[in-house]
Amino acid sequence: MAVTISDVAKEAGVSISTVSKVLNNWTTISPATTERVRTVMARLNYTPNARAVSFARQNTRNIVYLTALSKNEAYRNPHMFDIMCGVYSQLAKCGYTLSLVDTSEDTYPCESVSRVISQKCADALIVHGSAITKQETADLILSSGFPHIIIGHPGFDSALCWIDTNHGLAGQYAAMHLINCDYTKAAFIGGRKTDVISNQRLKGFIGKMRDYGIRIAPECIGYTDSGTLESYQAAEKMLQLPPSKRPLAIVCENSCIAVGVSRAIHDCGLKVPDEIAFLTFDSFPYSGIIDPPPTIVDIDVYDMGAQAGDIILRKLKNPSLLVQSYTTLPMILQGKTTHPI
Amino acid sequence: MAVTISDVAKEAGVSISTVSKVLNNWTTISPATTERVRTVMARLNYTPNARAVSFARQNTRNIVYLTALSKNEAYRNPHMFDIMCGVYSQLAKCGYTLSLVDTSEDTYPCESVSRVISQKCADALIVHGSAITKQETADLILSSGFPHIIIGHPGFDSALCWIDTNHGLAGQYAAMHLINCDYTKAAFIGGRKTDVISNQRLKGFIGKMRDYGIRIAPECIGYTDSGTLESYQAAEKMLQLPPSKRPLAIVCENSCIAVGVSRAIHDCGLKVPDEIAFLTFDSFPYSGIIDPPPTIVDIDVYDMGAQAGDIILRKLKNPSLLVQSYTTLPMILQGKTTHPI
DNA sequence: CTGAAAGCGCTTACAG
DNA sequence: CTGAAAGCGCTTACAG
Repeated sequence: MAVTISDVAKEAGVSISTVSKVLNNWTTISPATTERVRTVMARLNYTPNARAVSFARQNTRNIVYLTALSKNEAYRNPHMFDIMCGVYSQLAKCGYTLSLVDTSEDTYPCESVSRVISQKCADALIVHGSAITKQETADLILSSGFPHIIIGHPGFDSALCWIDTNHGLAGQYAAMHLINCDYTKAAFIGGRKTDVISNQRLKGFIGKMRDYGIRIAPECIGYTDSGTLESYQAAEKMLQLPPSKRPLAIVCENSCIAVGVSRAIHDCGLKVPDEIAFLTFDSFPYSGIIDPPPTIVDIDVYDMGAQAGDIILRKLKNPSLLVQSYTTLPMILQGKTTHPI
Repeated sequence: MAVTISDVAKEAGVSISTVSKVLNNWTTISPATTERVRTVMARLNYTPNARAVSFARQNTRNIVYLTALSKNEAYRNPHMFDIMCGVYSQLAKCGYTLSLVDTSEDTYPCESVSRVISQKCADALIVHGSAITKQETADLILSSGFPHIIIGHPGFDSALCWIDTNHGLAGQYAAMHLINCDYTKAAFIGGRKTDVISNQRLKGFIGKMRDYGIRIAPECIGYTDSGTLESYQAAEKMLQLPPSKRPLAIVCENSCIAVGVSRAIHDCGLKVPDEIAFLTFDSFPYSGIIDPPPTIVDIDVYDMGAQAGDIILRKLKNPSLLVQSYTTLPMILQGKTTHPI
């Protein structure tokens, strides 16, 4: 059988209380005893039984990450997994474990959440935004008083704890970059008119440009299905505008759009970045095959995950902590499709 | 405080043993008692404390998934996460939980493995292939007798339990597809000469073609860095061969290569699939932007994960079970770059 | 500075 | 069919 705390106690000639205190670094144990117990633990190759510890302590040092884990999710939404890795990194540093719970197969919205809370198999809950859309779920979490953080603004007001990325700010970064490079005639090709993220980026972009006295003409704002073809056509149309109206820089709302835009530019025979510049949000998934390598407004979602991990650990110490904020700063990855500043 | 088994026992007027037996579906409890206890449990909203259960049972019903969880891993290797989702799906069905352990920050190879084993915070270990490269780690797992499965052939002989995908077989599938469509002059553009997967696919492809009496000429086998440019050039070179030697179908070892090949075909003005056909392995990451949508030899790694989950559950019941096999069948996703059969 | 003892909430032989 | 009791391996007031 495995070595237990009693074996160590017997070998070291002390009580199990003392071994336990050494284990937990109590300062009341004499250096000599500590030393002796440590030696025995090392010799017997003793590791505390995590099951017993968590039971005795009434906590698990485990955090549950609630999200959709269906087939192909990893290809559709790798960001979610990058966030998860960020969460993991912080938890592991503090000796916490991370376990996964899938929400995609729930028959009713609170199912997974209530199970995790009532089973006490975790001390806290990290919920990926896609998994919490209902007020009902929010109420459940709130009324249980269970430590939690939602990654992604819940979409409705509540006293839930959440963090999110600021897409409007990313739009402003895109604008600032163009302004710093002196591109005063600019265009924006976005996703569908109904796409929330696309609209936030567009709004941030237009707003910041206006702050600098630059107006984006209606014909320089395009909406697409984010497919290569529609993006190509949107860009082509803009590039064929009369010289006075033709944009000198195109902001692509995502890398799929950038693929189409880059082809249109290529087919129009324009030189990048001298005759036309462009940049894109998000390096994933397609920025790697765009030639020349584009300038990118990127968001470090791993870091957002790490922050979520930090916050949950702080909440465990101080349950009344309320965090509701946009945390992660966008960053510009300078490519060859805009002039360096 | 939370409702415990004693509360239920008191309310139902039975002993905690009886409640426990109802909980665990013992057949020795009378229907009447069972019914009464169940009613009380429902009324009090009782859920067993998972910590206490796992401690009393001496098992956790938790499985650890050991892998690299570093930043950007989700973009570089989404397959690993898809496998993980497959694993999860099977474990969850049987009431097991899945927790994550990162190996990317280990200072010595067995560190994470030995920690998991000695802490007893899991009943079994699923190790992603990338995380186990050393004989040393294999020895540790084997000598501990800890239930495990490695996803991906360990690369050395051992008594470890593992499953893997069969890339050679996928190569054969590609060959069969071309043979069925009557493409008797075919080419293969692969990754680097040192790339293991690329070579296995190539070998399977050539072997099966030979079985049907078709030899692939040396000038119809290309190696690249999997970049768009080199792939473009490799394809261009083949397409410029004299008509007697020019391939009628090109097999691309991955979707990055397919992007370059598809552009080369486009620039040569050849009609797909009438004048030239092509197919690619792996839908991820770039097959979505290739026009027309390519025929793909795809591998369902989610299913491989699900099988790993099944196997580990079987091993928990029968620890002597040894599984070493290639499990997942490739499948052909018919696109518009080859004639349908 | 150290130890005896209660307790965490279940499971499981064993007795009846 | 049901229950009393030991046990799982720790932690933590409390007493000394």
